[in-house]
Amino acid sequence: MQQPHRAEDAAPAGPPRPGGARVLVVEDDPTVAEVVSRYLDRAGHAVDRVEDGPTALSRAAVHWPDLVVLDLMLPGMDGLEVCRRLRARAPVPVIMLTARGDEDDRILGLEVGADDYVTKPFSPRELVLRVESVLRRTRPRSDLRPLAAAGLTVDPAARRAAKDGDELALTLREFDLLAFFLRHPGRVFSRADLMREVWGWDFGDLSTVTVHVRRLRGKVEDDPARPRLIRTVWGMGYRFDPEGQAELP
Amino acid sequence: MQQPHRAEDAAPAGPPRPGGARVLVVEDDPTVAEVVSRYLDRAGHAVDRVEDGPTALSRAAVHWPDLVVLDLMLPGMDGLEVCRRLRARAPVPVIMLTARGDEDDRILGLEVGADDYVTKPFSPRELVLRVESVLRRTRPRSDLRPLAAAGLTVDPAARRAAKDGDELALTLREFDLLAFFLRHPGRVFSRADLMREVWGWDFGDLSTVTVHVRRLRGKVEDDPARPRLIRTVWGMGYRFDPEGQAELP
DNA sequence: TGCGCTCCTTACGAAACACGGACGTCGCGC
DNA sequence: GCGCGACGTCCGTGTTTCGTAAGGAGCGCA
Repeated sequence: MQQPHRAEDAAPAGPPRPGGARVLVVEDDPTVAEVVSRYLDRAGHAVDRVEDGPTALSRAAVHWPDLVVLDLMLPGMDGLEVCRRLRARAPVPVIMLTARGDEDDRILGLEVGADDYVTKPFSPRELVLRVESVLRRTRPRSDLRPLAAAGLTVDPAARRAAKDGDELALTLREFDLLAFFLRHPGRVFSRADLMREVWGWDFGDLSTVTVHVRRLRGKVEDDPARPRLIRTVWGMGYRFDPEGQAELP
Repeated sequence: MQQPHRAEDAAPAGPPRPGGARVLVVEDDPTVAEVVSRYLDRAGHAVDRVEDGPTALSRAAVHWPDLVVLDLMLPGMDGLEVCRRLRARAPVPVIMLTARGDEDDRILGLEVGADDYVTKPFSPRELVLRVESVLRRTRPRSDLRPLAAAGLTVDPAARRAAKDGDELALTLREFDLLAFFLRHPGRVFSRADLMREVWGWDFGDLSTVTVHVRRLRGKVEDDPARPRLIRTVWGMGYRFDPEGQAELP
């Protein structure tokens, strides 16, 4: 129940798009705040903007963020204090914005438990990358939701997977790949899509994907030579079919 | 059998290939413009090249681009102003070309709302990657919307097609062809039209289209010898008839 | 009816593609 | 140090798909 005294503070921030996160940006310089918000928004995240520490705390109370981008230098309560108080409530991921070469601040920020930091002046693009990197590491509960389809169960929190009740011994990549397929059933993904979504690479040898799909099939499919779950869509990529219909004659 | 190269010139570009976009390149240095255009063209995009701001605006008025590659330093109206004016009309994605280390320009560009920037000197390949990254972020994949007509259903996201509930085993080209017809029911398209829209080729052997239409008919029509869905319009081309009325006697 | 043009049909060679097997490297635990 | 598993890469092979050619059928017109 905070009082939005500034128009900019009242940035509504609806729900994030699928794959996106709710990000709270705490920054008193309106220019920087604007640029950062725009970039994060474009990257598919829902952005809350506030200008000082107290507002940040109250906003977080209303809408707990998946991640906080926090300027170290703030009027009144400084970034470190904000970070501490947020952390006192729950272990939210934090990325600090610090002045260049301000070694002490950097150390301090990391001591308080920032997950990453970016020095000013910074590239907004870099910030977005760091945000997504941190999100990948700290992956919020939506990605920890258990999944199940076609006799397969995947528990991302425990990193366990099973087929018809029997536990599967999957490697890291195989697990991520299977989890991704279960999250997006019935859709075709090109090898490049998978490399981007599962590996996090924008380019690379696409045969890597092929090989990992094969290894995954070897563990998941009844008959790996005739896959029914992870189908090949010729010339396009792969698709996870929960239905698993029989082959056409 | 390699694909014919698209015309790479400074003239107004034709329609982009299916996966490509219409890109407006605003750059006064002819060398840079040439290299950039060539690379984007090779990547399957339709490139419009102009040398200054006013021309960019008028060109955009004629053919609104999917994305703009904009040099920040232009004679007369500078890049920022061009960006502002374009944005005033519609939120087109913009990638800025800036001088290295020109921090102020970079920030300025981002304030105006550039989606990304590349610092000179740059690798043309990197630019292409950024263009496609921005397009991925900004382009709503409306072409993934499911389609249905005349007992046919086509789901581009899953790349599945069915006739009266029975799944059709279509090849890549057949699928794209059918999807195109379903997107444009009741209109006649010449073989050249289809070759351009579905294949993305500006020229080539038109009998290729004929053969693929025949193969598609073989899988889609009740009686391929007397097609009711994909009609031949003599001397014109083909037309998809959702009504599928019987032949006149 | 015959002619010219368009469209259909079939067949074939070649390219593109997916797959399986195997190899080298790296990191980790023993 | 040594062995092992995970991972990324490469190569040979079988299959699918594609584009083109060539002959036959159908349509429109004189």
